[in-house]
Amino acid sequence: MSDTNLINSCENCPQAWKNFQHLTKSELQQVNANRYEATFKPGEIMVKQGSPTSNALFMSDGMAKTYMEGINGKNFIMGIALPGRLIMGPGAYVNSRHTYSVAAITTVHACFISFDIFKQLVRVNGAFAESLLEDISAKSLRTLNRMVNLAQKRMPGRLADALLYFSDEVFNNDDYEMILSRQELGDMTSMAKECVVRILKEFEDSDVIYSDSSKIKILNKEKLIQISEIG
Amino acid sequence: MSDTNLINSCENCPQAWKNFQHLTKSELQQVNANRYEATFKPGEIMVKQGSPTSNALFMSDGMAKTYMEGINGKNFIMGIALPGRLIMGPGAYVNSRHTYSVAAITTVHACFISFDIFKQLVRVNGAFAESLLEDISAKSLRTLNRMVNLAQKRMPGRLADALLYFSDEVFNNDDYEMILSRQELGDMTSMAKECVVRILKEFEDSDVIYSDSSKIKILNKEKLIQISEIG
DNA sequence: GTTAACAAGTGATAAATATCAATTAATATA
DNA sequence: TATATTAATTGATATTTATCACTTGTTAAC
Repeated sequence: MSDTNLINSCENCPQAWKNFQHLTKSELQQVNANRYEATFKPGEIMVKQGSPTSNALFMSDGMAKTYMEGINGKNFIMGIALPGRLIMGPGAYVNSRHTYSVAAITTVHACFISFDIFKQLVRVNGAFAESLLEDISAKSLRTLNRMVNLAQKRMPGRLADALLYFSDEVFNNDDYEMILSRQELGDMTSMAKECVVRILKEFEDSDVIYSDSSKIKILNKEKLIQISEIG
Repeated sequence: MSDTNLINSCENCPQAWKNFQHLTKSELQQVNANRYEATFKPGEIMVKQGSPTSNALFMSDGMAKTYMEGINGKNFIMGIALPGRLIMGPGAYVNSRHTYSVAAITTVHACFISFDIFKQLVRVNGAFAESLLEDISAKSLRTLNRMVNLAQKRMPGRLADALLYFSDEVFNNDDYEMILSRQELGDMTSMAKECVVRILKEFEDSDVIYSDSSKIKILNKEKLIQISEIG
């Protein structure tokens, strides 16, 4: 863990959570004073499901996967955690336990902010509280839609959803490096890794995507969206 | 719609949302002044997915189902709405649209409270805001667990979950009247109605439950929990 | 009470998905 | 660079789940 990437202050951090704009100068300084940084290597666990929510987490750099540990040690991958976003599960306000685990995929620089301070600011600053409600609601809405998709779509639809998620939400590009293994892609879409391989191949055979091991390029986005919508 | 069941005031309503305790007297009066009641007959739609979230909804009596309209007009039943609980989807704080529909199962008496007032109170009352965060977080946590269960469990596990949901969360009794049809139970557990019938029969054959058309009695709860946990 | 209309239940079959057993690539390590 | 390890891929097969076509109950309107 080097000092090279230390962040001076939340005030001038380009990856600061945008909701911090609702805080006063002194409130933001309070956040900054109760913040510590850490660097994680690929594969390292940043947050462990079930552990106490002593901190809210933000990333300033890198990518991580968020996942829940389910039945028989099988993981369910929820998505990719990105810089500038609040990483805090609903358990923080329910049982003070992390709802899901977070593991670094690339090298990750992260800031931990005392959850007590965070909670205190929510109580005293109405606009900040409202912005947190918006953040949590957006995540919840996504989860609900995800649940329905998972429940009602067949494998091609679910895999199309995942590919579109990476292009639209993670990379903002139809041409990207798939950072998850086939197994992990299966853990995300609720399918066996062999099925991921086969359906990816189907997509490629029908010229919907181009794929070379870890590279994914969406060639026919309309078709992919259609596959997602039909289910 | 008769006047018989009109509620005088939130202050003395036995089914008032418990989070209202964080409001001052005058704030609660404000809520009460911006409230209107309605009675719904069985089957009537109380809230329609996609419509504007002009109101937060509470029930004082009866039962309703909450469901999302998914692929090909197929519904996904989220759960049973009960008196005393806030009925408000995450869309309220995201796109001002109802995230899911709500339909009365029995006769339902409901109160609609202006969402503008509601939101205003969240901004000015920190304790109320925090209690709303707790409420929303609890729902979100449940949704996440539900999603993982749906993704990782096979039919018997999913159906066991639903039966336990009714006994533990809806009726607080291991002996209850199943208010959903087999089709609806399937819409809730992501399985075909025929499969619901068959697995219900398996449960009955192995003396885990007793079932007579709409009646359900859990005979061996440990076993049912085990089925749920194994998946 | 009859008779529609609809929900529940049943058996046979088809479709979707997972598992198993190998191979082949790709990556990391000595 | 050679070797060990892990990931990706493939084909065959087994399981799980859905669909279809009915039959049997139940409920509700006349």
